[in-house]
Amino acid sequence: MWYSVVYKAIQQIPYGKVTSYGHIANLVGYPERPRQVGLCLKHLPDSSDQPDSRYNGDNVPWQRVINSKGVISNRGAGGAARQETALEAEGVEVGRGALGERTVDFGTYGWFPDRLPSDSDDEDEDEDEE
DNA sequence: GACATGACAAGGC
DNA sequence: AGCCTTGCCATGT
Repeated sequence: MWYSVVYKAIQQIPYGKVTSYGHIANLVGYPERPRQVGLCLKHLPDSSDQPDSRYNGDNVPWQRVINSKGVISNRGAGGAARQETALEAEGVEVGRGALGERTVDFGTYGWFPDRLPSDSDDEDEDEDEE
């Protein structure tokens, strides 16, 4: 499924690095669909909610995915704060915008490869793609 | 099954 | 340079 590809792409993000939704969309082959990338994270099951799911908030570093402005989206549930904590735990310096938004310096922690490092090679995982 | 929504991004004004 | 509109496709009601 499309989501699975996105999750895999996100899992390619190295520790202590962050990238944008748009770039993820680019890596998965759908540069015109950054929204769906965000949806993936939104629909991302919690490790405690869907422990049987291959992809959940426990094995997918959704925290390393922020918007193109380098700002952590404010989903209104204080989730941004949780994301900030997760990022700082990885050594990522999370700053504060004028409005109090959590910002990350792409110039320092930005991760923008031309393509998925592991996608170019053979992935012998039990994926259920096309 | 159809309509509305959604953690975004880019173009236009 | 900033704000508003459009594009997108899977998930949910």
